[in-house]
Parts: sequence; C-alpha cells; structure tokens
Amino acid sequence: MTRQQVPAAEIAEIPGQEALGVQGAASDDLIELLFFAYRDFVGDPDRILAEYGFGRAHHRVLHFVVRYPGLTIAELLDILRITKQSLNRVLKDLIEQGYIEQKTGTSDRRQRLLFCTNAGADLAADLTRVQTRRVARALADRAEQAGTAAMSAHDFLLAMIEPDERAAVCRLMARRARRAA
Amino acid sequence: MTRQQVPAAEIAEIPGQEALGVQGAASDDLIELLFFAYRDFVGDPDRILAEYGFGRAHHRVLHFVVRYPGLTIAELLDILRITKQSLNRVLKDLIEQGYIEQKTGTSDRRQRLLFCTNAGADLAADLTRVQTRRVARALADRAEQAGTAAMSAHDFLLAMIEPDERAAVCRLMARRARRAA
DNA sequence: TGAGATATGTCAACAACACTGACTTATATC
DNA sequence: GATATAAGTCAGTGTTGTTGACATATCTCA
Repeated sequence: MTRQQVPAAEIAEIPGQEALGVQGAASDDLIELLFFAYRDFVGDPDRILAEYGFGRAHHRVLHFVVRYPGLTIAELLDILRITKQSLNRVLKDLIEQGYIEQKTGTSDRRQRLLFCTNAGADLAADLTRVQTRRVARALADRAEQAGTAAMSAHDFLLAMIEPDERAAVCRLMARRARRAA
Repeated sequence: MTRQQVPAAEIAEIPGQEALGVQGAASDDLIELLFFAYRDFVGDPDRILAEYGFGRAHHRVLHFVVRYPGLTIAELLDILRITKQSLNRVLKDLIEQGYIEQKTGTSDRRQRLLFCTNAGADLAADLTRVQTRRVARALADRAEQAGTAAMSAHDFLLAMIEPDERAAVCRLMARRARRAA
C-alpha cells in the first residue's frame, strides 16, 4: 500500500549513465526522502536530550567522544565542522555536568584528550538505543520487501521515516507521480 | 583504498533478526554515516543560499513549494514540523522578494495556496542541481563497487560524503575496527 | 635558548532558526 | 448566529551557529 504509489522505486536497477532523466527524478526523490529520514532520525534523541537540558549539539559531541575515546579538540572540530567557540559552549556543559572528562595529552601536552565518564557512556547508550532501533528496523524492513533483492537507498530512507508518517509521505510524493503521468 | 578499511560493509547480507549484535554495530555505523552524509548534503546548497541572503529554512520551503504547487500553509507546517511563526518568518522573505506567490483557495477561501514564481523555480533548480549531482554521483558509484551487487545503505551514505573527505571518515571509523579486533 | 608555530580557551557581539503564549481576522460549518 | 478552522502577527526566549580579537601553554626548529 505504500511502495506502489512511489514512482521510480527501481532506481538502483538503472545502470550508471544511461537514462539520466530517470536517474535525475530518482535523485530528486532521494533528496526529499533524506529530509524526511533525517527529520525523524534526529527527533528520537531530541526527546531524551530535552530531559537533560541538552540539545543536538551536545548529542553530537557526546556521540563522537563515546565512539572515539581520546579524541582531541582539533579532531572533533574537523568532524563537526563548527567553530571552536561553538564547540566550547556545549563541551563546557558536558564537562561541568560530569559527562565528559579531559586529560592532558601524553605525547603533546597541549592537547586535551576527551573521554566519557560512566554517566556520559550511559546517556550516550540511551541516545544510541533509540537511533539504533530505528536503523535496525529500517534494515529489517528489507526482508519484507523484494524478497532476496538487496535494499536500495530509496527503500532504506523510506524505512527510516516514522512508520505512522510513511503513508503520508508516500501520499505526498504520489502527487508528483500523478502530475507526471 | 577506502572501502576495505570500513568494517561491517556486508551489513545488507545479514538476514533480519539473526546476529543482532553485528546488526547493532552496523546500525551504529549507519548512524554516523547519516551524520556525515547529511552534513555534506546540506553544505552544497548553503553556499548558493548565502548569495541570496537565505538560509536552510528558506531552502526547505522553496523545495516543497516547487515540487508540490498549490500546497497550503497547514500542509507545509505538517511537512516541515515547525511552528507557524517560524514558517511565516521565512515565507514572508520569499514572498516579499518575489520567489513565492500566494493564491486564495478556491474551494476554501481561508486557505492560501503556495506557488513558485519563475524566479523561485530558477533558484530552486539551482539548489536542486547541486544536490542532484551529489546523489546521482553516489548512485553511480555503485557501478564501480561490487559489480552487479546492489548498493547497500552503507555504500550509499558513504558515497554521499564529499569525495575528498571520504578517506578521512573511513580512517576515523577504522579506529573502532582496530579496537574491536 | 629564543622565535615562531600550534592547541586550546575565552570574551563579546551577532544572526538564523527554532520555541511558547496570546491574540486577530477571515471564512466555513452546523 | 455560535463555534471551529486557516492563516497571520506581536513579543519574548533559547540553542546553535558565526566573526573577530586575544590569552596561555606547549612544541619545534634554527
């Protein structure tokens, strides 16, 4: 009831350079699906973060510090692509409230190596849980799709959208299909 | 040189519920790749928008109005998931500067139907071009990947990352693989 | 050892974009 | 004619990004 209404679902079957027009239309759909997928993807942790008085910026910092213990400030700045001042504001919150610790670098004592405390790891795990659930569910959805065929980017992004909202998104995108026909 | 360093590239081969641990790790990678992919994905249009004095919020409004002419305010609010006040701020800019027009609804005269002007369609096309280029390139990358195997979500998101940055992301993510080994 | 580069931290001001809450106007519906 | 709905607006606030300037500690190299 959902997939059939969406045009160009067979994107991944179109080889490289041929049929650029169709691939262009497929790309346009992916652009839109990426918006919807990301919208719902960040919505999950937002609800948890609000309980702690934190925002998405805190989440991003915590995420990368948990996953890559010993990260330096410079490395984190390069990953997040924000300014030192923006990073410092949220990092200060996380350190003061005991979620992240700094240790002076051993080989280079100018560096501040970042590590999570137990509290930080716990919070990060909470946040990761809801996001992992969504992604794992999206991957699992493939099984109920085209049988043994692998999941296309289109299918994955669609599956990342909140299930209750998926029909609405498909309905919206079907408006274009009708016009094109 | 890039792919081999990334762990769990065979995510899509793991059936539904079995090996949840591995799928969990795969999900974690996808979470991170989604961040990087989205970071670069929105970076492209940002540069164009800055020339017009517009931001991402303007882009989102313009995108949906171009793609779905006649959209109502209520529909747009439901899509974007922002407040009426937030929408109005950017919509006012776009209308005053001649990129979007409002027409009173015919069946319900309370509604304001949104349409793009030619200038709006031109700007939207400019913005779509850079994003379509990135997505089309990402889809095309599949051809040079696993031959006839379909593209996994992992491959797609990785291919969405700025090519020059891809190696750095892979290097970063390889740090985890080394620890796990 | 001393000059200059680098890593980090900080102050101040500002802009984009989201929020809440309260209220108005026009139109539709019953 | 009462009530609901679609849209617009005013005022205040918070998060997260920005620029620019500057301070401090440490490293590197001549």
